[in-house]
Amino acid sequence: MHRRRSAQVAERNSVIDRKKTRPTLSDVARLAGVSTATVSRTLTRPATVSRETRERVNAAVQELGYVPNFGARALASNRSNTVGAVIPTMENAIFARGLQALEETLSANGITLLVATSHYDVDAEAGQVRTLLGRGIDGLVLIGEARPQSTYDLLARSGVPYVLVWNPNGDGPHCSVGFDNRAAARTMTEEVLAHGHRRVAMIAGVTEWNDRAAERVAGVRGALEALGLDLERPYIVEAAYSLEAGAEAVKGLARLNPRPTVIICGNDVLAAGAILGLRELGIAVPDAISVVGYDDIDLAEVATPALTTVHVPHRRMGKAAAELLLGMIGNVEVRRNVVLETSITLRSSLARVADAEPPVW
Amino acid sequence: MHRRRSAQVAERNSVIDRKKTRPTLSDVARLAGVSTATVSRTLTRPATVSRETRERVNAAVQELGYVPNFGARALASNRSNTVGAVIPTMENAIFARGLQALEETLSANGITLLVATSHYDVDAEAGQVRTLLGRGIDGLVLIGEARPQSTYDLLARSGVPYVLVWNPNGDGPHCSVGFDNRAAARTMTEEVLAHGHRRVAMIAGVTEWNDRAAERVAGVRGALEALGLDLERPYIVEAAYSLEAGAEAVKGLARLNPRPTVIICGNDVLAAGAILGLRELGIAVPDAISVVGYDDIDLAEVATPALTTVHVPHRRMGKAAAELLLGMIGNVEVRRNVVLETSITLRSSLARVADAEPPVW
DNA sequence: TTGTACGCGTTATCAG
DNA sequence: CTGATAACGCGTACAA
Repeated sequence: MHRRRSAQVAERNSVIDRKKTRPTLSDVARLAGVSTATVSRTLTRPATVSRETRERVNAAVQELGYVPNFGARALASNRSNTVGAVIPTMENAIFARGLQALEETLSANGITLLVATSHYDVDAEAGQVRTLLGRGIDGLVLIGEARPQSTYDLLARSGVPYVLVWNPNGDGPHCSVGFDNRAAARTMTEEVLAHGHRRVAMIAGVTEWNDRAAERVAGVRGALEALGLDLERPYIVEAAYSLEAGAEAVKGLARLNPRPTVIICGNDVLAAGAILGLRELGIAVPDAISVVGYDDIDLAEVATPALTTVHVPHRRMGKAAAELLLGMIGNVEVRRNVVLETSITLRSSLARVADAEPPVW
Repeated sequence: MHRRRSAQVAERNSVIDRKKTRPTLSDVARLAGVSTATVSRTLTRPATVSRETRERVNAAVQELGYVPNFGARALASNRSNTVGAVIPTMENAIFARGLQALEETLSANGITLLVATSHYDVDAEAGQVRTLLGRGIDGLVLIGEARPQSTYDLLARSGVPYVLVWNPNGDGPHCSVGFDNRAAARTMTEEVLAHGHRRVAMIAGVTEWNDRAAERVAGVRGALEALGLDLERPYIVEAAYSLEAGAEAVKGLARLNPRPTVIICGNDVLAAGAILGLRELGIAVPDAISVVGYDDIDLAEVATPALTTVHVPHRRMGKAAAELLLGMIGNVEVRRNVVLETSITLRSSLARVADAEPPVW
């Protein structure tokens, strides 16, 4: 930037030059006949300025279509009124509701949400975190706990407060809001077992660097083991969270002998995909095979049969995350870990097992 | 900011002080024993620096966990490597796929995407545009064309290039990439008519400030009028894009006399909701009433019966928007309007009308 | 190849 | 209540 100011002003007004330059504080100040300080005050703390001046300034702002330069503002005030969130994906609706609630609560408090995606890749996530930190975010929301220590180091050095959502951090060092993925999976499995099922298969999400997926598997295993049942390959497979992957995975499971009577899915997208796959195979759900999901997103209700699933309090989770973060940013003492309750939503995709095996005792 | 630099350094190293300050260029420079200019060069144009220096600098960057301050960088360079997008909502999947493609193409070119939502509210949209402009975005993506002139004025004054997606701008002054919402709706309706339907109802999206929704209605009307049929209240209703609203709306339509044999929906979410509503009423789809959607999102495939719908090239639209924008930012001459093709995806929610009326001729 | 010095647009202190 | 002015962190002409 070596242009002298005079040169720049000329350029700004030049008809030939295509690049427009946005009006600045001093443009507004000049037009309103006041100092830049006054304009700044008018914009940030209107009460500290006389009514008359305020009106002149606002008129000038209007006329020029002035928009404050965010970077400059953040630079000078050392606050960005921005928080970031890195979510795995926007492609399916898993995170949409929670994000929306997060955004609503934040913007009600005058702060903007920046959303970035990691595609379930921890390196990409670290990159996004870096970018967001560079943008001067005042706080950060991350999904789950599983990620390289280096990412946490980055955060620690930055001093930016963050909260992990979707999984409670228990004794861990981080601030979190979530629910017990494992316990809920266990409860769901117990429900399945209570329906008489004993040959259980699972389509899990990819568990590498995904603690929610891993916990859900652990929960299912826990409930099964309590009855002396196990869950090993090929009765458990991992699949990416997409309809296609679910449909693909279920085809393998349906071919097994003995064939499972129920398929527990790591989330609703997989479950909906499984139903599609079974339909292609001409296998009736839930008559021949039951299917259950996890998360209770829109898809669960629309699928036919509608999915029995774990109801997750998406909106409350997003809201709680926002509140936690707002507290930390404001240096208010806040609860370290918020644990929310889940419940089982029974719909028709789970049936009592038809050919109940003879009781074992 | 009146802290003297010395005071600040003390503060920065103080054990007592909780607020950490991120390392800056000069911290890196000091540690590496070079000037800030050299660090800056190392980061932006590594080739212009000797290998030895470069390595020292990079080591210092690593050690301090330095992340460039985005605002400062944008301020100094007058480029942000950022484009913004304002979409109506993230709650349903309508915009997800396109957004994902947009993001992928942009980030492949080293630029970050900022997403904001407007909740289908033009004032909120204007606010978000303002915010994004303030953030110094290099380009902007907006959905559709319908919005107050004031928003366009804002953009014009800012000189920031933008592209409208989801609707072609035809002769309009704006750059766009989309498809002909009206023509596709018309084609879909002709398909419906070809299936023998004559009593047609529609659940449209809210058309106020939503040209896509309005165009779709126009398309349906056009096809009907060609056969001397009309589409007036109470056979057409508007509903917000949610399952609940769709379910609610269809209940009114099912009560009409004569009852429609087909319900054309403004999008898949509404159509899926309609199916849910009809199910509650015990009305068989498609045997008693057919339902068709628009957009071809995941929901369309999962719904039962699966939705006959207008297939929209979401990903190609996102990619094309990114390319257009990249061109405009780079001052390359680009096509003003990109129009993509749609197609009809036939699935089982559309059936031939059962009680075909006697031909009129 | 490297260092010096200034400006980017804003906030905030301090003096009027 | 208002104005002058020093930071904020970085990029870049220009000099060395």
